[in-house]
Amino acid sequence: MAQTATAYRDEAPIAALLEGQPLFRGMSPELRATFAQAAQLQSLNKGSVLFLQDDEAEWFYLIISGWVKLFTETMDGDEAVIDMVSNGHLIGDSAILEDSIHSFGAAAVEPVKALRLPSSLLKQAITDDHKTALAMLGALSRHRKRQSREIESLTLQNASQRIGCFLLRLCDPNGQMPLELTLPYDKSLIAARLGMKSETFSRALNKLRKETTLSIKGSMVTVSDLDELSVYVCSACSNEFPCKDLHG
Amino acid sequence: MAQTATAYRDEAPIAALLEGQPLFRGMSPELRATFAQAAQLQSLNKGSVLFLQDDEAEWFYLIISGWVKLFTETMDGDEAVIDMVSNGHLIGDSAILEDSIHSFGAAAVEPVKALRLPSSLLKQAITDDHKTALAMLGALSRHRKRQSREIESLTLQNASQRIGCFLLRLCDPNGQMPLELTLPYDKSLIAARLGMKSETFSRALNKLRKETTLSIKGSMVTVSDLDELSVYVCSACSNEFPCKDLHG
DNA sequence: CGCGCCGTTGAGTTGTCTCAAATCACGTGG
DNA sequence: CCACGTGATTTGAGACAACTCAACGGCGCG
Repeated sequence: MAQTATAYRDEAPIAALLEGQPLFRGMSPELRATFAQAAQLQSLNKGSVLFLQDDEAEWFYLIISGWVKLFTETMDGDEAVIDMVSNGHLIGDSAILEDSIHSFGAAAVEPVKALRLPSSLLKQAITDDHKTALAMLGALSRHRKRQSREIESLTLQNASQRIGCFLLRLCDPNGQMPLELTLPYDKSLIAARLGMKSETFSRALNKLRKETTLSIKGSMVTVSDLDELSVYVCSACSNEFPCKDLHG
Repeated sequence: MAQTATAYRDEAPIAALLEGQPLFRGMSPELRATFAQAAQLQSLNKGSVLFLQDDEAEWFYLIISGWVKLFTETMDGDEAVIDMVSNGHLIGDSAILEDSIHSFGAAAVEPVKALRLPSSLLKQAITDDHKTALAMLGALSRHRKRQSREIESLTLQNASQRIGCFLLRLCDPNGQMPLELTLPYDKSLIAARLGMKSETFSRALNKLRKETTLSIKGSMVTVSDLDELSVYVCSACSNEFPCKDLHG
């Protein structure tokens, strides 16, 4: 609440960050300024928690850089990684539409910069401002579709295919043919993100390498035949390769 | 478009149906009347298709009675059941926020009554009417949460636990202790809904019966110890038993 | 009565997990 | 610059869960 000292230093870059976000872009400059004033730029270390499941949803976050893991934990200590998000994604925002309780936790898996914004402000903005409500609808609906694919993927694809699918989403469909990819975060995290153990990930990636033209050096992956890979992956999926709306 | 003949016979009951729905309840009577006029009550046989994936989303539907299966199909013919919905649920509505293409198919698995409504009208209503947009936000957000649980369930629970979880959601937490449940639809459909084969379902249900106090006669299930069942199920889940917001 | 559908059961296969150990990658301190 | 420690990744062996294919029993319906 009391950031008067830092306020006028921070506001200009913060406003710029907000403008790059669909949710804020349609807002009136005044409304956006309200958010910019209330925003706090946070630098988070690897491992630090943005919020936990069942926390009061006092804040929501706009990720500026770095990867954040969204997860739930079971009573007996198992963890499911629901999603990994980065640059440009909002998290914790949908809680305001429910009971203002976070339905999952969020933690930085590497150094992260994020804007922290008060949920109350967003709640108000959605209630008062039609454009903001529409932007929010768009965001949620994209999210919904993404999650449907997730369910399909877990149900219908085996480990190798899920990995292949993950790689395909990193590919530029119009890129030059030997495509060079860099895995965006640790293999063990990709494994968790895809709902498998890291041992299984390792073996399944090897299987994928053998069965499609693919080479792997640490976190560098080279795809030499995109078609072959997409046939291998997408035969067990309802979407063909350049599957839109899906990332990371 | 030309239902003048049936219109005045149908409108009264249709208006009543709409009023029972959160999406329409907050609307002005005039706007609701517009929907009621454009609505068509459909009676669908078992197996009939409401729409298919990749269809143009010309209509959305309010289910009045009977169960509808939401699904996607892969290239090589496998099917994933994304959800089963009935009485009071909207389907196909979220397509209007995307590219007006259905991202899943919908088919009746038994005789179904449904109201068919033009998507264009909803799109218009959301754009013009703030209350409607907010109602839509609420619906989508409930949906989002539900899907997150789905992902968690597929990742963390084994077959027996998923079945137990399904049964728990049919239980009234305040009910008298020998709880009598009736499975809402065929076992093979429950299996598909839970992401397993029907053989696996059969065996896993037997395992569940052995390991918790549970008896099964055809589609009748009797739960005599709710706590025991919920411990068995919820130890592998992030929610404890009376898990709100989840049904079906 | 006989057909067809649903559900169950059996036998064998495949996929993923567990546990344990070896190896690799990288940053720190000497 | 190198040795070391820590965490990430890979590999191996064996257990277990879920799947496939096949056959059978029950039930409703013509």
